[in-house]
Amino acid sequence: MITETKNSLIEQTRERLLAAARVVFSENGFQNATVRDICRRADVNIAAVNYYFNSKEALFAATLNFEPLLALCKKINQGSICAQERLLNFIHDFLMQLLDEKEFSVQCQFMARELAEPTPVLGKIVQEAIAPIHQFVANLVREIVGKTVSEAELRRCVFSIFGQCMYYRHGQPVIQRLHPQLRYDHREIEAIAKHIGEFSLAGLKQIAQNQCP
Amino acid sequence: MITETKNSLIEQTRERLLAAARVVFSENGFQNATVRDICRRADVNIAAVNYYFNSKEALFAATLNFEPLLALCKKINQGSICAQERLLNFIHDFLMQLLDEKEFSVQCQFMARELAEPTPVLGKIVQEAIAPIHQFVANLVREIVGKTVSEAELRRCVFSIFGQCMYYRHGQPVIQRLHPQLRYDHREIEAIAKHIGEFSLAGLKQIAQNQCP
DNA sequence: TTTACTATAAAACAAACGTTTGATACACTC
DNA sequence: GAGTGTATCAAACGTTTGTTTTATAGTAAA
Repeated sequence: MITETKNSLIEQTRERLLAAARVVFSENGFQNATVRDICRRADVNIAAVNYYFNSKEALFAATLNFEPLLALCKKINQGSICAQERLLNFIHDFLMQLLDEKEFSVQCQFMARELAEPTPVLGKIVQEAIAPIHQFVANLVREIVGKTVSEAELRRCVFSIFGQCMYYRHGQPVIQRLHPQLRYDHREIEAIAKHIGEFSLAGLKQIAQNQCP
Repeated sequence: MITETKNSLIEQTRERLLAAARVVFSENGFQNATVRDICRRADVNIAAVNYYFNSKEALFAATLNFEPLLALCKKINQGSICAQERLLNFIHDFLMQLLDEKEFSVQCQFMARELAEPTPVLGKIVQEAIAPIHQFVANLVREIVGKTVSEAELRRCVFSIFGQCMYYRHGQPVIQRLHPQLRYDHREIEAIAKHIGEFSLAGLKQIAQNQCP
């Protein structure tokens, strides 16, 4: 029982550190986040980072959690609806994880931060998370546009879809200055998802028509 | 004549500093760029940055040049072709400035770097460059989709277009890992521009149809 | 009780950063 | 030729960063 208590206390410190790290990393990115800030929010000593983990980078890697994103793909695939509906659902759920601050989606959000400025663990992120969901969307798009579309054009279609979604996060500092009143509340995210869905489906159909006239 | 020579030498040092700063800032972003690296490439002493300019931030502001981007908008507007053609031309020229490394477009490229991670001069960049070209594209889109589309939906259309373009730059570290063989040569940029143009025009028409059934 | 081990704490460490200093050499004015 | 201002330089400054060290409690096993 005593070891139980001790272990839970250990876990408490370790988990507090992880929880604080997730918040600080998602807010400031890997480089701008400081170990001191993380430890201050977790209310632990600075040395705890290198005691429980070995480095700031390892702490960052430990905070990575690809489950929500991968679960999203599996969930979409379970429904037996057509590819177009599945793409719309994916865009909706993806944006929810990406933009909704009320969601538990912090685990997904800070991954997006590192896309522009690569960190040492970007390779792992790409390999374990980004590549799978890119492939997932590529398969959906392939179902929609047919087999006549080239691989290069298919790739550009996937980029168009992700580009639209990611712009709301990557360009947030700019968007906030352009439209200071704009907030990503639940209603706005729904509207964005609806827009990107319709916009992209029309684009995909156009691309498909181009390739087989 | 002697002062002439002296001034030109001064300008030489100052201009070398500016040229090197443009390169280093565009490659590493504002924060990751170091004044030591800039001075090393310019072959000047470290103190030169704070001698000619007052700070690293002021040097960064001095390297900003919005002319190419604004000139692009003016050039597009001069042609008396229809809005759809003008939009296609804009997307093409914008991508050229954004992606072509052989171009003199370094002045435009590093502006894109700071969109995700705001710098102290981001406000100036938004005000003098991004806001005008967003407005420019918004006007084009308005011509295409008609007056029945709401302002919010119009804004999302503009975001969709810029999002597709910027993804090739913001997501470059990711894209490079996903598709290591992909290069932004002249042919590839042309293909990207063609794709985004067709994709977006189809999307815009769909949005226009939605609003007036 | 003694010994060994662990979790935490304060402090120091080494490196990198932007910036400043003080000196030097040079050109120009008087 | 003495005096003034400027461009350049090496060196150092002060701060912040991630990391390491050393010491101190507290617990478990002997």
